[in-house]
Amino acid sequence: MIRDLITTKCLYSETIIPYYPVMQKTARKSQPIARPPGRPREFDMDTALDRAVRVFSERGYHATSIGDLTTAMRLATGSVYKAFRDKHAVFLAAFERYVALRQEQTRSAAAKGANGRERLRNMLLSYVAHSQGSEGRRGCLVVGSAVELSAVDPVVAALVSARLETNEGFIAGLIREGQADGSIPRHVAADDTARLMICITQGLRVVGKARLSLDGKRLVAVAMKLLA
Amino acid sequence: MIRDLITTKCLYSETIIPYYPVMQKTARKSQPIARPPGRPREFDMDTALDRAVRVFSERGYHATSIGDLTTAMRLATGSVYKAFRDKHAVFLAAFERYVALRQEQTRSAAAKGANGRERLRNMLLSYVAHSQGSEGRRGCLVVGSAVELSAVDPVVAALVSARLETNEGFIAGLIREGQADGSIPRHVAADDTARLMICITQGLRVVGKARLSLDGKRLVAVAMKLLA
DNA sequence: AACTATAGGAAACACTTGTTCCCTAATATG
DNA sequence: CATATTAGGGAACAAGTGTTTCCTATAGTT
Repeated sequence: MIRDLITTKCLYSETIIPYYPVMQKTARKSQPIARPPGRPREFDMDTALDRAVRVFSERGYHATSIGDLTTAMRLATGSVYKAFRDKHAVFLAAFERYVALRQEQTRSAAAKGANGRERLRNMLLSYVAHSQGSEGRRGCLVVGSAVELSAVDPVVAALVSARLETNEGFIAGLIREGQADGSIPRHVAADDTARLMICITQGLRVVGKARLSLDGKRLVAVAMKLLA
Repeated sequence: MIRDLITTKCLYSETIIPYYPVMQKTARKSQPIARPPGRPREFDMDTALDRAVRVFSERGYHATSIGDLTTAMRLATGSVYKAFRDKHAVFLAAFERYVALRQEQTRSAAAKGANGRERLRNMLLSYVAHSQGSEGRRGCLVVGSAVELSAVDPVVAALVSARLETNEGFIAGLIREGQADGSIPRHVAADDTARLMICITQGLRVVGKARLSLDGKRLVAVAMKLLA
């Protein structure tokens, strides 16, 4: 019965030591502008979006307020709403910016390999690297969107699926390249292995957020057994 | 320059067809109670928490309002705050409830195997199964917490890490069991393989949320190559 | 049987949120 | 040079948030 468990002394909460909101709102009030007002700022929208990406990645969509965005992007509220229809539109723009950047990074990391097998190894190593340290702690916007929004936001859900499928296709392509150049055995099931590797890469970002240490060399060495 | 990109016509938003909030708030107003007030309800706190788990898993912490919780748990606002200090405390209780349940499911799935190798296969198959369908769409509360809260909430971050490490230890144990009973070769690096498998399991939940189809048999067959 | 304590409910509260509105000053145009 | 336009800012707004408070009717006690 519920009244057996509910007590006036708040039974379920005695284990909680600190209270929830920890960081955030250090300088919510926008600092006084030093330049003459009306004078256009000296940065482009991409840098502003990069800053938005940082906030969205770290806190997620719902925990990021317009105030957080304006201070991060160094724009006033009105300016944000002149550039974007609403918060959701800012998020989508940030998402696309993030995806473009990450795709470039991943592809160029892979490109350094001599054959298909090496390109795959490089890609995995790059993923581990990005899942660690401060970037790892900040998190991946694709993973964050998948987890936080896919169930409730069909637009984001579609973007996320599309992104995962693109990545999976890229990996499957690398496997086939490796099979063509002889660095990966023919009997490896390209599509299944690619899907599992997508799981690995996304899982790396989750584990990286939990601050577990990730030894790239060793983890990738194990993962490469999937290509045996 | 920012003014090159900012237009009064809202440049960045023309691709967005539907507007954001899609589901939620179908019956926010609590339905009139049919029973005499003051009469204790006929369910225990665990079922109420299970309902909370569903909401938190699906929408995440920040997107779940107290209103969502009260309708889901079928409790009035005051009752929730009599049982828990605040929303955060409800979340922690739901988290622990979820973890206990999932742990039981995973262990009992693994236990059906005859040797270490089979127990590992069963565990992986169970993870794939739980990452699919409606449960997959709802999502894993551990993954969700890791992604949404680990960076800003030290309490949740600690719970998540602890959970991942427990799981990893369990997997490493299964590997060692397999090595002892001869079903897994001695040269397999138990700890590294376990950490990679944690990535796979967490990644499965991410991919499952994105509604990509997951063929358990085939995916696990590929993953088992890690034990070669 | 009268009384006390309290489980459970719902309205009120203070605050934050996303969004809009309007002002100002610099640029571009004629 | 005078005028129209608009980038950018920030105050004001309404709706939603988490939380508190108080009420009521039951359950347990003497």
